Amino acid sequence: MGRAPCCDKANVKKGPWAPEEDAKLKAYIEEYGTGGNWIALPQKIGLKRCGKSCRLRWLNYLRPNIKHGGFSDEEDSIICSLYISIGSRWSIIAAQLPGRTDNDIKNYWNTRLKKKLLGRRKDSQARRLSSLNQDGKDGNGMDDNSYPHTLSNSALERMQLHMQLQTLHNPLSFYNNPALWPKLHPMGDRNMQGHYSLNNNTPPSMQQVSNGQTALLREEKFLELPSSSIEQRANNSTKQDEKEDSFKGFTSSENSTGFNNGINSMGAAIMSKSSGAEELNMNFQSVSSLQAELGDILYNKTSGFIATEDQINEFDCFKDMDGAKEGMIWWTNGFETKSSSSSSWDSASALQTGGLFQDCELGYDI
DNA sequence: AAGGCGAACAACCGCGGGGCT
DNA sequence: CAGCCCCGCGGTTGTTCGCCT
Repeated sequence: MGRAPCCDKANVKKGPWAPEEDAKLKAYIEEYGTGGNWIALPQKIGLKRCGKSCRLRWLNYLRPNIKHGGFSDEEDSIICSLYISIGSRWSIIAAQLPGRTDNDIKNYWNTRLKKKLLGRRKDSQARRLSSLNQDGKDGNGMDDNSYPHTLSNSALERMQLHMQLQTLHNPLSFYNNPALWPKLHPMGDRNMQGHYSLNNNTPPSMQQVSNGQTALLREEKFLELPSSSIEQRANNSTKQDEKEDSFKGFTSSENSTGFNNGINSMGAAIMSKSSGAEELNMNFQSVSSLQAELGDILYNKTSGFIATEDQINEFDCFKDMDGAKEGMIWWTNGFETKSSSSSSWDSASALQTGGLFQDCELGYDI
C-alpha cells in the first residue's frame, strides 16, 4: 500500500498560479505567517491548492527578496564549485547565494551551466578518446562506453567535470591515463550516490592504488583533527592562499581575494558546523583548486596555471577530487555509505542566507 | 506566416527524515 | 517504541517563449 496523498488530488488545482492566488497567499502569509502547517494553509485562505504547492510558490516566487535570473559570474563560479564539491545539494548551494532559491539554482544548472561546462567537456573528451586505443577500449581493456552506465547522472557529471578540468591543466594526470583507471564495481552506482566514509575500513588494495596512499593517509590524518585545529589551520593559511591566488586569474569587479577566500573556506565552514565522520566527507579541499579552473571554462579566462610537481602529485592522488574519492569506493566494500539525502547535512534553513559565506573570511591551506 | 524545435522556467511528485503523540 | 503527519529536498515533467527554417 502506498503512501497516503498529502491532499485531495481531485479538488486541488494544478498548473500555473493565477495572480489572484498569488495575492491571497502572499497577503495571508505576510499577515499571519504560515502557522507552521502548510497542509492546512490553503483551506484557511480558501485556495484550491495543495499545501506543498503553496509552500513551493511562496518559497520560490512570492517570498520577499527573491532574485530571478541574471546570475553573475561569481554566482556561476560558486554554483559550479559547490556542485562539483558536494553534488546536487541545491538547498545548501542556495544557502550560499542570498536571494536565490534551490529550485532556481537547480534549473539554472540543468539548463545552462551544465551545458556550458559539459559542452566544453565534449571537446576535451573527444580529444582524449581519440588518443585511446583504436578499438575503442581503454588501457584496461574496458569498453570505454560501458561503465558509465553504472553511475548516477549526478556523480557521473561531477566526475566528468573533474576530468575536464584535469584535461585542461594536467594532461598527464590520472584521468588522462586510462591505464591507471580502476575497474568499476558493479554496485558502483550505489556507492557513487553515497559519501565515502572515514569509518570505512579502507582495504589496502584501495590505498595502494597509484599515489593514492599518500593522499588518503594525509587526508585521514587531517580529518582526524578536531574542528578547532581545522579552524586554526584556516587562520594560518595566508601563505598558501597568496600562492594560489597568484594563478587563479579571477578578475572579479568585487573583492576577489575575499571571494576566493570565501570559496576556499566554504567547505571547511560547512564541515565545522557539522558533527561526526559522515559530515567530514565534504570535499572541502576541492573547492579552491576548482575555482580558478572554472574561471577558464566558464569565462574563457586564462589562469596562467603552471602545474608544479606538488600540484601534479596532488591531482594524481585524488587529493582534491571528490568524484575520485567516490570513484575509489566503487571497488571497496563501503556499502555502509549513506545515501545523499539531505539528512547528512545541516539543513539549508539552518544555514541562513549568506551565513557560511560570510562566516569564513579566511581560507586554509590544503 | 507558420510550424518545428530547443531553451528556460515553473510546478509537480515521491521519498526520507524528524517531530509529535 | 511504533505509527502518523508534516516538511523539505531533489528529480522529473509540463508549459511557455523565442528562434530558426
